[in-house]
Order: sequence, then C-alpha cells, then structure tokens
Amino acid sequence: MKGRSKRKKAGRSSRTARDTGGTANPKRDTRDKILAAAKEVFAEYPYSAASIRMVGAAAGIDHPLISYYFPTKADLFEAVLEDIADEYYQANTAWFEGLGELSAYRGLSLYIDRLLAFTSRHPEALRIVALNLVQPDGAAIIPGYEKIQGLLAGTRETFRRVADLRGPAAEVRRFTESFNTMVINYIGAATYYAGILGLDPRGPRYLQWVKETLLFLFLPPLRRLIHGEDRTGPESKRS
Amino acid sequence: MKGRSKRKKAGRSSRTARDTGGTANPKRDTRDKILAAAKEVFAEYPYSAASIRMVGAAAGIDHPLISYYFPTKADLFEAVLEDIADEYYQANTAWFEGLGELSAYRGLSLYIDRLLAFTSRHPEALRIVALNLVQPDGAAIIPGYEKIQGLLAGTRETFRRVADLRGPAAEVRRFTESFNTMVINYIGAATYYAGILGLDPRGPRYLQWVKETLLFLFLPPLRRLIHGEDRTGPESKRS
DNA sequence: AACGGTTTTTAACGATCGTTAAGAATCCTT
DNA sequence: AAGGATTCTTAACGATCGTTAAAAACCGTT
Repeated sequence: MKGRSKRKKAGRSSRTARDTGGTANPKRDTRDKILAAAKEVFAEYPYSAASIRMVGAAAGIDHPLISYYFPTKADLFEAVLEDIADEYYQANTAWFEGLGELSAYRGLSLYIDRLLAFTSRHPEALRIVALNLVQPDGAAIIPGYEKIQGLLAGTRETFRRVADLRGPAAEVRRFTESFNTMVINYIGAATYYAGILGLDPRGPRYLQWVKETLLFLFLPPLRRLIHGEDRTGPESKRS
Repeated sequence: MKGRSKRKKAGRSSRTARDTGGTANPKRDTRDKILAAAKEVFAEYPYSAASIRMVGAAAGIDHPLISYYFPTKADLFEAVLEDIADEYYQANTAWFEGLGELSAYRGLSLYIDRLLAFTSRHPEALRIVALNLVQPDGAAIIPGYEKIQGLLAGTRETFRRVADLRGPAAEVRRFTESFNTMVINYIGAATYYAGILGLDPRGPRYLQWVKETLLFLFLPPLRRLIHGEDRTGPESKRS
C-alpha cells in the first residue's frame, strides 16, 4: 500500500455523506450503503464468486470507490460478517424473551415461530454461513472463517439458560449444535431443501415443514434435557 | 460451436489411451484421469472457484486438453456429479446389508459406523454437495443443481424399506431428510463443525462426536417410526 | 513409408477480476 | 473567493479465467 492507507484513514472520518438524490431518499453514508449492498451480494454468492463490481452495482456506485472505504475485498467481507453476527445475536436474544415460563412444547414452538418470522425476511446471515461453510483443507480462502464459525455461538448459552437445560453437558452441546445446523441449512440453503420437497422456499408450506421438522427432532430431546434425564441408552431396554 | 463438436465426438471414441509413462503406472484413459482430478478439485472449491487450470494441474495435463473430452466446465462438473451420485448410491446400499434383523439401536449404530468408515475416506460426494448447496434465487449458476439435490435421494427409500418404517409418511420424510442434512453437514462440512468443537475434522474424536450426535437425535424417532407410533403430540401430555 | 484419424500441445483470445493512481468534483473553513 | 481536505470518477494495470484454433505429435492401417 503506497499512499493508499493515508487516504483511507481520511475516508473513515465522520464527515456527513452527501444527499444521494431524490426527495424521498434520506441522506445515507456511503460506507453504510456499500456495507448493505455487500451483505446482499455475499448472501447470494460464495465469497469467491461475489465480485466487487456486483457490490458496486448494487450500491449504485463505481466499484473502485469501494476500495476507498474497504481496502480489500476481504476487509469488506469481514465487515459484513461482523455486521450480521451482531444483527443475528440481537434478534436471537429477543426470540427467547418470555419463553422461560412456558412448557417445552410451547416454548420451542414459539421460539421457532419467531426465528422463522425473522430469518425468512432477513435470511442474509444464514445464507452467508451456508454459502461459505466449506473451505479447502490446506488453504484459508475464506477471510474471517472463524467469524462464520462463531456466528451462532451466542445462541448456545442463551438456549441452555432460558430452557434451563440440565442434562449432561455433552448432550446439551449436541442439542444446541445440531439445532443450529438445521437452522443454517433449512433457512440458509432453503432453495436446496425446498427443491427436494417440491415446495416454494419462500412459501408458508415450506416454513411449516421446517417448523414441524424442528419440533419432530428437537422437542423430545428438549424434554429429556429439561428434566436432566439420562442419555438414550443402548439396546438393552429393547432386546 | 464452430468445428468443435465435430472434433469432440471423435475424441469420445473407444480408442485405447496411451501409456502414461513409468513402469509402475498402469495404462489409464485420459478422460478418466481428468474426471478423477476434477472430483478432487470440485470437492475442495465451490463450482465457480474451482478452475479448469486446477483440474489440469491435478490431472497432470495441459488444461485446454480438458475441453477436448468435456466441451465445457459445466459438462465436466455434471459428469463428476453423475459419477459421485452413482458411487454414493452403491456404497449406501451396501451399508444397509444385514440391518433388517437388528434392533433399532444396533441397526442405526452399525449403519452410522459403515457410513462414517466410507465417507471419512471418500468425502468427495458430500463435500461437493456441501460446497454447492446454495445458489442465487434468480440465477442458475451451478450446473446440474437438480443432480446435487437428488444425490442422496436413493437413501430415502432404502432407509424406509430396510428399517421397515411405519409411521406417517410425513414423519418418515422428516426423518430421512433431516438425517441426510446432518450427514451432508457433518461430513461434507467437517472443517466447519469440527472447528467449532475444537476437534480435528479427520480425527477419531470428531467421528465419535458425529456418531453420538446422530444417535442422540435419530434413535428416538427411529424407534417411534418402527412401531408406527403417533407423532409427537402437543403439550397436553405434559401440562 | 504414406496416409488418415486421434490425441495432445501451444499460443492466444476476449472476458472478468481486484486493485491502483491520478484527476475531478465536492465540501468545509477561513 | 481561496485553499485544503475529503470523496468520487475514470482509466488502466496485471492477473486469472474458460475457451478456441492451429500445429504438432502420436497411433493404427494399408
């Protein structure tokens, strides 16, 4: 970076952005505009396929301007990751409100309803996770991969606390991790699974299927964990 | 395609491939060599990031030669998809052998052992699925996407038949679909989940975690479905 | 050896990419 | 209005990409 970093720092000042035109358009900061556009683009394409030119087009700016606010594509991607992690954590915390006094069924059902209501309208975080789940064994080609891995981490502890899960720690972990896995997939990769089911990924029937499948899988273990029951035993009970 | 298709057809003849050199190397068909190299590369990178030059390097040939056997990158990708679908179906069928006479626990446990034994050594199919799960809503950028969606379809019916699942069809579907979802993720995206758990994605402890998590989640519903029990009811039983 | 068919190699194209640097435009302070 | 700082635009670079086409190499038959 020759004289670039000098100019970059200046670009991050708190100077007010100019009006973007039109009487109905509020004044918006260019950086925020780029960030929002990047979130949309990174929610459609895996990191390497999403291009700076796409982001520029979505933001309504010339693409070299992006490097003024975010020095590299990787910087932009990581900024988006931080943004969506924060957003998801905030939303997720709200979904747990008031669930502590409900039964396992009502609590889980309501939590899923809230989760689906939010993520079906704001699927970006989960799509970005699903799009960037895998990277080559020996090469770190996805910047901020640990951030992707940590994106749903905050839900874990909240789940354990609100639901007052008392089972063995290993089983609580299985429960929360696999629940998150399903959420990443059924929301983040909705087109894939809805396609297999022959449903519209944005339609109510698909969402209903997701809800019922999550309940089918997670309500029974939730009940066990709430009461601190022993893990599923070996065959000895049935043979 | 100007004069290309004419030459291409000729390239697909049954003419024997030449010896690739070295006394220990068996004669190999160039097409097969390309296909094998492509499988490796497509199992490391999502479609758009995997390049023809990478495949050429992995196959030990000059990359324009690939277009002689596979006219386009998309053709190559779809050929790989057909290859891995066939491979997975064959392997999966073998995992079910002899399970019908076992108890739910023993049967599921043995099936998972076999699945993990195979897929941990041949993770390509599941990695390719996990790497190409999501595509933009309005654009088909992943060739043969329906093939990816259908890759694990064959396991569904075999599971139902061998395990003699008698529950409601909707629940059987939930069971088999979500089981496949977990398999795609925990094997195909092992680096992601093992990283979250702080485990080595190729180590025995991670595989043990996967097995126990699959049993934790799927053994109880399996038992219910084998006996055709009613679905998990609403809270009325517990309130 | 000649010839025709097949396979491989080489050079190059047009396209897209992320990034750089210079100049223009805009903004703010004096 | 002048001047400096900030933001944006334009042109272009070097790199990589999938693909094409021609030439070279190889193979099999006569």
